[in-house]
Amino acid sequence: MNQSEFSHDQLDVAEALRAAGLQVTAQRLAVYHAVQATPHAIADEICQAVRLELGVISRQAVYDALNAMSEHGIIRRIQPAGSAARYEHRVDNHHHLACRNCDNLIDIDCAIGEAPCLVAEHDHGYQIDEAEVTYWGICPDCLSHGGSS
Amino acid sequence: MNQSEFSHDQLDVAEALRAAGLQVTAQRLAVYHAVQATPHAIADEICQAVRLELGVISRQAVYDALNAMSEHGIIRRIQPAGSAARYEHRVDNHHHLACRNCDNLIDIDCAIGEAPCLVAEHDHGYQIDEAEVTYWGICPDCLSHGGSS
DNA sequence: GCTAATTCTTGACAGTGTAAAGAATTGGTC
DNA sequence: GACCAATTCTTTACACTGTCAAGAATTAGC
Repeated sequence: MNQSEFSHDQLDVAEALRAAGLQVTAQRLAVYHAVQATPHAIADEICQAVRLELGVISRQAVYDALNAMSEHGIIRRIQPAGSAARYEHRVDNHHHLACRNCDNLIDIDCAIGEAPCLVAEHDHGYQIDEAEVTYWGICPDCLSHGGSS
Repeated sequence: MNQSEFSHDQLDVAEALRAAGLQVTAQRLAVYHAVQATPHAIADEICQAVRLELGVISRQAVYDALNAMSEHGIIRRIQPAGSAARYEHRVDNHHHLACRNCDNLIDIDCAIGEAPCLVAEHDHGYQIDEAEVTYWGICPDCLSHGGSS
């Protein structure tokens, strides 16, 4: 499998930022690094991870970096129901599996492979470009620790 | 199609509340009525609609009613990315079509018909009960009024 | 090194949703 | 109709997510 397209290292990120017309800063590289190291993290967790790497960074700079990079397709923003926005570095077409009991969220590869991987019956005049799929269920951990509670 | 299972009127809601072990109160009936009258409304809009009907209601009572009813399957809670939670009275298996430009959100009937209407390739040990699908695109209004902005 | 544009820091703010304690209401029973 | 226990509503306060704005610092290009 050709993963190099989707797992950027620091150099690739710098190039991607420049290609998007964004400046390359230590903060943005560190934010990307944190997203890569801890997929599905929320903004606050990324903020803490970046502080471990850089020492200090403002909350606003983290939000700016996350928004700027997700708007340009360098990272991907996902927002499961009942949770704050989460971020991940994989930008290929894949979906998510969420636990109703805990906040666990994992990736699922798309069975089709290319976006939009589903076609709606009626598009109602919309120009559809993506089908976001979230599977809901109970994760193995919660199942084994008494799923009925 | 047997839609009577899914489109409750006030009496049905009272029965559904009792069946769920919840008390029947004017506030809850009014909240359900508001959800039914304005699908995809956020909590604040529902709060305002209920105040038109009842006169006064506390914000907390609205949240309580929405949470209690959605937990028991009487209404359904959806949470599109970048927006607060929205509520709808249809609890059958259908999906949503969201505009990236404005906040427009409409229903799409499920092509398959029964939940979960999709099967993940690998369930990773999860006990999956629902596949939530959100189609993202540009709505006809935004397309005609210059979709590039 | 210098300049213009972008980005980061700092502080404040709006909106969503929850927590807790006491008052009011509901449902069941007498 | 009255009473009681349980639930629900009101009120107030709070945590959290995310944004806005102004000035300082950094980046990229020359």
